[in-house]
Amino acid sequence: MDKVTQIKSATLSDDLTQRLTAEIVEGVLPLGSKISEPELAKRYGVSRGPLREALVKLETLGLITRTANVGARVIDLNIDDLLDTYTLREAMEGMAARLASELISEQEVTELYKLLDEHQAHLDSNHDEHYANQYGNEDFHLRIIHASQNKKLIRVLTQDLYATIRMYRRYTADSRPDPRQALREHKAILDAIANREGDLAELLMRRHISRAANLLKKAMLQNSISQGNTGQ
Amino acid sequence: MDKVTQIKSATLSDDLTQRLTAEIVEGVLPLGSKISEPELAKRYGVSRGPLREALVKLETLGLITRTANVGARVIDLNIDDLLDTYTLREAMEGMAARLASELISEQEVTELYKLLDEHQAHLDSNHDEHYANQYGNEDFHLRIIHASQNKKLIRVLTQDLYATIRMYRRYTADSRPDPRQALREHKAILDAIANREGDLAELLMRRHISRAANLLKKAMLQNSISQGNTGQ
DNA sequence: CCTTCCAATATTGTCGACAATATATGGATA
DNA sequence: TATCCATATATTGTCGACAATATTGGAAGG
Repeated sequence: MDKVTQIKSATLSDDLTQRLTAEIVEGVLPLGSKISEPELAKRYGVSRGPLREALVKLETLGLITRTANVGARVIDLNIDDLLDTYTLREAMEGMAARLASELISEQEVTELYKLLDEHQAHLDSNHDEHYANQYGNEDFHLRIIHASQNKKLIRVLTQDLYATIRMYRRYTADSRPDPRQALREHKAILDAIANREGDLAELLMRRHISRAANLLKKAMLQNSISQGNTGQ
Repeated sequence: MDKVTQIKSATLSDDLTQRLTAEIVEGVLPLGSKISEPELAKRYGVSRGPLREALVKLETLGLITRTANVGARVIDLNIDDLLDTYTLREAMEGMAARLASELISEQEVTELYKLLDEHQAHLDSNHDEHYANQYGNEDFHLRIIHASQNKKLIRVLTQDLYATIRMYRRYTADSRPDPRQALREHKAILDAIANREGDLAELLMRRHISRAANLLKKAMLQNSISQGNTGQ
């Protein structure tokens, strides 16, 4: 157990929620593996009280499943849940793009164009392609989401859905969407938003996400992710 | 404290979650009121452990807000959150209607038409208008949502959003949308779904929800709901 | 050799008590 | 009288232990 970052939160339960989320997303806790409360509590040096509160939260985030009197397991990825998640994301981020078209400020638009220019530069220089792909992609989407100024939508997307999305991306890390194609699509979406074309922005965002879902689906089919994760 | 229904769940925490949800939605716990853990625990005859787990869940449901070392409060309704919630609902139920257009069975369509006929009968006989309005409306929407067959979407809508929606409906119980108008809109939506016109179904569902949001907004402005709930 | 049942073990659910933090009370001072 | 500060009180956060339930392992019987 290496404590890379010293998280200092107000409450142990919050700490644990963050740490466990990270460990599940990063694969430290394997997919489908059983979660033992006494073991985890000992590992983190806390009692089972706050740990259980964190587990309740992780369950609502969809990262673990809990059964009464039996215990908790890390979720197992499968294509159906992937497609369900991305369809939901399509609906919500499509709406976010539409709202952003009405509400975004000129300054934010300028910053977003600058962001995409940076991504372009990353790709041209062939440096750090992974960064531009992974974090850059997510950064763009998060900015659009926040530009919607819809608190409920922001919460569901950034807290509930994005942990799951990161997991799927991680476990299909190889066959990723072509970052240049993704960048072109981002530019088209931003153009629509900048022109205040809400209908178009929503349509383009949906297609963009739908395309990503199809690529991830293919990747899962090839890698046959859902094999041999007994985790017992 | 009257225990109307004897809920018998596997775990105390689940019981408490259900009960507290009901009490908040029904207004037994007033809007914005402080939640005292010792008091609630004594009232339900449980210890603070399972109660706190229930509170964590209620927080993720958006029914209470919690601050570290300070405590929990029932949420306070306001127009901004209402509009945010309904916009999110628009996106998600619109998508649900689209998916239902592709996936619903002929039998389900028949049942839905039957359901709407019953609502029509209720209205014509002027019996139990409240029932047809409140529960009948919700029943229709829930069926469409489930017909989408998207587990993630179903979960967010039925578990996370609908508790909040019921609260807003309750606190604006007077000036409700005209049930006959709502029924007409339901019929139009169902027609689109039955004809497998996903685009149209999504559009109509969005308009239907948007209209409801506007009516609730007006109701809140009139009643000025958000006054004088100190709850201290 | 396989199945079934029972006992032993381990894990989860719940509780009461203590520690840490926030709120309320009351007095001193300007 | 109002404001500030220190003390007292109450509430939240955390812990360790016990009770209830599930799982495991082995013995008995077919």
